[in-house]
Amino acid sequence: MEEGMSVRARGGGGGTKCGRWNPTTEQVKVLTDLFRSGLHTPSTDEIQKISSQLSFYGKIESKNVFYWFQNHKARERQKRRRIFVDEPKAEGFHFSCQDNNITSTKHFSEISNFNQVVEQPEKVKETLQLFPPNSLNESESEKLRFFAEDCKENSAFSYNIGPEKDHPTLDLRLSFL
Amino acid sequence: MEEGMSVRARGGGGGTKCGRWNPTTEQVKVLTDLFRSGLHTPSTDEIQKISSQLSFYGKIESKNVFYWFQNHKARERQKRRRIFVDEPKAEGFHFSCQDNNITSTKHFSEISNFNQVVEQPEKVKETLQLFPPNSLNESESEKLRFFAEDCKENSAFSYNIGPEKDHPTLDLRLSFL
DNA sequence: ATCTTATGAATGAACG
DNA sequence: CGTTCATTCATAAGAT
Repeated sequence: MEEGMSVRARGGGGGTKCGRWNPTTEQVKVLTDLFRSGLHTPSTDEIQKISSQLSFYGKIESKNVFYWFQNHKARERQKRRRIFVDEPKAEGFHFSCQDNNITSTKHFSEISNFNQVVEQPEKVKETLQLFPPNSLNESESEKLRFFAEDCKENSAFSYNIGPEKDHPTLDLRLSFL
Repeated sequence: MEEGMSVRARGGGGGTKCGRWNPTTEQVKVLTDLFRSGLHTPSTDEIQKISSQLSFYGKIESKNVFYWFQNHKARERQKRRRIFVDEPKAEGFHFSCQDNNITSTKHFSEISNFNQVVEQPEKVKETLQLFPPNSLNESESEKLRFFAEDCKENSAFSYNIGPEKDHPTLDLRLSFL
């Protein structure tokens, strides 16, 4: 493992198979260097600058830089997390680090399913107006409130939407909108 | 680290783990079609209706639809933004160097036509015929695996990264950060 | 060739 | 909305 420098210098060379970005050693070095020096989350502008600079060493795009930092940081983090768990040197306490389902219900829990649906104007003129004006005033973040999470802890029973995939007529005409 | 699995797009069938929403291919297709047809920011009602319809294909909640549109829109822009800087010469299309074989990857460029996708009338409601019998119906798409970047053979200047490649002129002055 | 590891890429979820 | 995080998928490179 590690970034044990291996020979990957082929970025600028010849037939680089263009499946996915394959950074050159120089590119990796610079990126790693930047990371080590404290740049963990470059801004968009920085990403573009870095990408631009690194393009000297070989084919690269800003999204590659973006992903690189994303991944590097995440893996650093996860590595650290793993060590923390795998190496409980501190005998004092235990840690049940992962519940594997901690993701939910952070602030979703605050909403009641009852809504502040202000009012549903029945402006039915001409052709059915299906677009309540009030929804236009909603900010996106407020919309989220409507969708109160309630991840039914699943499973054992609850879905009945079986593997019924054949579904002949895709009647999702969506004219319902 | 993990095992290299290859299963994707498991429909609403099996033991759907309630970790996070895993859209079926049908769901993704419909959502994508809606988006491409101009619905970029669905209202609360639309979200609920879409969710309701899509629930036929598998477990789904309104918030999933909400997030899907948020993410898709944001990433569409992000990509567009990036293309702008990475490829100043806006060409109408790009080509793929993707060799044959390997998992599908039939990326029909979704973002390539950026000179026409710009802000359509946001309200695509009422009877919108979304599924023309013979539209560009990609019969089956594994997963949207686009992001086709053109593989410039970086022919211009090949940086032969020799053993001691010290960038002459263009030195990485990382002080630009 | 097959398994394993490292890492590029994608995306659902969520934050500020 | 633009960003960031967590997880997962996919794949190139090593190891066996």
